[in-house]
Amino acid sequence: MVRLVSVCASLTGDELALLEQLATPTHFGSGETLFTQGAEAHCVYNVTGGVVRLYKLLSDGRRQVVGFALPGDFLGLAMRDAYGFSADAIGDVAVCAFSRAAYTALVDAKPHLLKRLHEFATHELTLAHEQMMLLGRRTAEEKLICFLLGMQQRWARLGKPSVTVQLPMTRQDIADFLGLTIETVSRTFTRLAKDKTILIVPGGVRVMNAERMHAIAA
Amino acid sequence: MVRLVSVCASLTGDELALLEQLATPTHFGSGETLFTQGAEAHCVYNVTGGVVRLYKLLSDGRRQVVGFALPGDFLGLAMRDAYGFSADAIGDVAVCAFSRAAYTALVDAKPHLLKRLHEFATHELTLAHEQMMLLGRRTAEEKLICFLLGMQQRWARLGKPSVTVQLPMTRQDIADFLGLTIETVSRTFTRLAKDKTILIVPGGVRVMNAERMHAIAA
DNA sequence: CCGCGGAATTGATCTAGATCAATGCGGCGA
DNA sequence: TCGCCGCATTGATCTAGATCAATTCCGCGG
Repeated sequence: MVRLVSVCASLTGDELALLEQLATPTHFGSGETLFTQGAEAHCVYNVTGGVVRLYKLLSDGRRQVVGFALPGDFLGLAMRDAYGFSADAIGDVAVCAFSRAAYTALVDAKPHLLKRLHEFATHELTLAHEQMMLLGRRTAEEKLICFLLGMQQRWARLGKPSVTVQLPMTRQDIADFLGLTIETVSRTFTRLAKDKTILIVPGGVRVMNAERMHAIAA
Repeated sequence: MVRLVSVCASLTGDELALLEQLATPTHFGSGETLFTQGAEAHCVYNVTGGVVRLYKLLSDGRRQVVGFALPGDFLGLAMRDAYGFSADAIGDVAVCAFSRAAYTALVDAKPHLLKRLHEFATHELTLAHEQMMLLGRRTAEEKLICFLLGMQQRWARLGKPSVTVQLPMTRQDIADFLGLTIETVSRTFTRLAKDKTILIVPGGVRVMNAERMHAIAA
């Protein structure tokens, strides 16, 4: 099994063994659905490879991407009856799935683990607050730049530091994450590229003027 | 001490007694600051009375209100070194303050309590996701209506159900919560009042056409 | 090598909501 | 009682970003 990043870092050897017993390694192909908003929450997932798109839909089809889960991220933490959002694979995705029963039993037995999960939830909440600031009070250009720097930072934390930010999601996904249209995302990217602030490369973007970008992200 | 709502509902008698020992009841007058974004996080707070405005600032003064804390809500859960947002009193506010040390000791000793806190954090995260949908993908009218119904529901959960929604915060606070300007909030309120969807009363709003409002909130 | 289909870019135009600019309207202290 | 002063409302105008509408660009299967 791929080593569980983040959540299990503080576990002892036997706890980790126990966890591995309960985990079911699973694979999803590009575009496949892990779970759907409103469906009964049977499983909790730990992403071990690939990127997952997390989103909510309005009845008329408007979509808000609430996040992108990277390796190490935990999905379905809410411990409620139904999932609060939908999740599907962007490219190939590997996860460890835990049944709800196994998950709750584990949490009851291991305060260690609960503490880690709580820290994780709390970090997610901080990210959500930053996203609220982004969505409510920033311009299109600022949104794009914050998004790029945020992705760069997240990949760096996972040990993949690079001036080239991988963007496996579509422009539409980015638009729905930032509360913009696909056209505005595209135009803003080209403008930043003309500026020499970024360079658009296949499957991502290369940061050319990090200083200016950090200044704008303020 | 005012009974701690929500967080302590699952505690046994002696645990509650222990908690009360550690809690410092504190009072804040209108506009007083509980804590500031970026300041070292000395305390965790449980609101026992009044309403607290939670917000983040950008260096140029743009403000995003990330939430309004009502009685029973917990502030400073993040357990990190610095507060992620600022908090100040809207009208008079009563809280129970816990020192960080007392809080972490308590959490380590009482898995019960940690579980409750985790559920609380997880609920906050769900609310934050809904707010992201609101900020990114909804119109001004929809934002206002969702806000009013949300506040009504929260007061109802606290045992204050009413067709009149109390709004102790200013129009500017509402605007900064919904990612709008004060003028748009004001205009949208007057339009809804002309519709007979709501009635504007001193210190709040009376829901006149709940059906239509729920339909719009979808 | 060609042609097809989904994604992305680019351009023209439109509009929801922002911005700029007066008033209005309580509540409160002298 | 009067006169502020800080919020709130209302009106006129402007604009960032949405919408509508073509292309263009690739990756892939035949």
